[in-house]
Amino acid sequence: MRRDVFQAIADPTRRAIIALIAFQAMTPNAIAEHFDSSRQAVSKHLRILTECQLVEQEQSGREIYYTLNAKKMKEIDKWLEQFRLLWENRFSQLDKVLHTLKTQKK
Amino acid sequence: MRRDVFQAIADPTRRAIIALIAFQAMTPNAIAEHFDSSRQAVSKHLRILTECQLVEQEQSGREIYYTLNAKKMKEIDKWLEQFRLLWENRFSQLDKVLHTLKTQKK
DNA sequence: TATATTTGCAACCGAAAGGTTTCATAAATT
DNA sequence: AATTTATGAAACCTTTCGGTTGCAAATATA
Repeated sequence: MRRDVFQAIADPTRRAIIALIAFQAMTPNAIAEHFDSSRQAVSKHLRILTECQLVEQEQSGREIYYTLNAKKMKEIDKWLEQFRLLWENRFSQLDKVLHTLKTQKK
Repeated sequence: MRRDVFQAIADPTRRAIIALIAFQAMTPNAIAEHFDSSRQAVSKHLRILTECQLVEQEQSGREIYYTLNAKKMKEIDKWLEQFRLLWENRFSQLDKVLHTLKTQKK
């Protein structure tokens, strides 16, 4: 069951969990309180997030604190990187081509 | 069947399609040549990408050219924005807190 | 020690995903 | 006009997803 970061963030509940624990570690019980579904369902989501290393565990007695692994989030950003020039229209592909043609003429 | 950008990029084939047409519009047939699965399977992926507006169609006779809608890609980037400070360790949450404490002391 | 709390795991279930094959339609070619 | 080409849509199938309920294990508390 190989997990993928992109597959992990596909689910809206999991994205909400990520946002929830981003700035403060939380236990499964505390997280589950923010959602309508059962604690076990949230636990399943946490398992998936853990498997792809988006989230890490920190045991404290019988409680487990879940924290976001920001480094892993960077992976998504890295994939997006190749397209960033496209939506920053200042350097759109067309502009680039035109720029190249212009500078070659000189 | 409401489609979501995050769900759309969850599939590796769809991510490959996005990368493929990012800098050059392509027809379904041309796209399908790059994959092992059937043309119809690719067509299904294109449908999903179109439904969430990640991709746009441009008819030319009986051919349809698919282009990436870079603006929509920005949506993913926008969601990522809230976490960017976390992985740019120069401004990690901890650093921010320490900085605040430090400046308050002065 | 007995009980309550926190958590993960397994089994089950309906819905959705992703693939295939078959068919219909429209445009280009002969 | 007949045929080929490009494409999308429908029907079907297997696997995965996301949820549930029930149970077991470990730690904290009475």
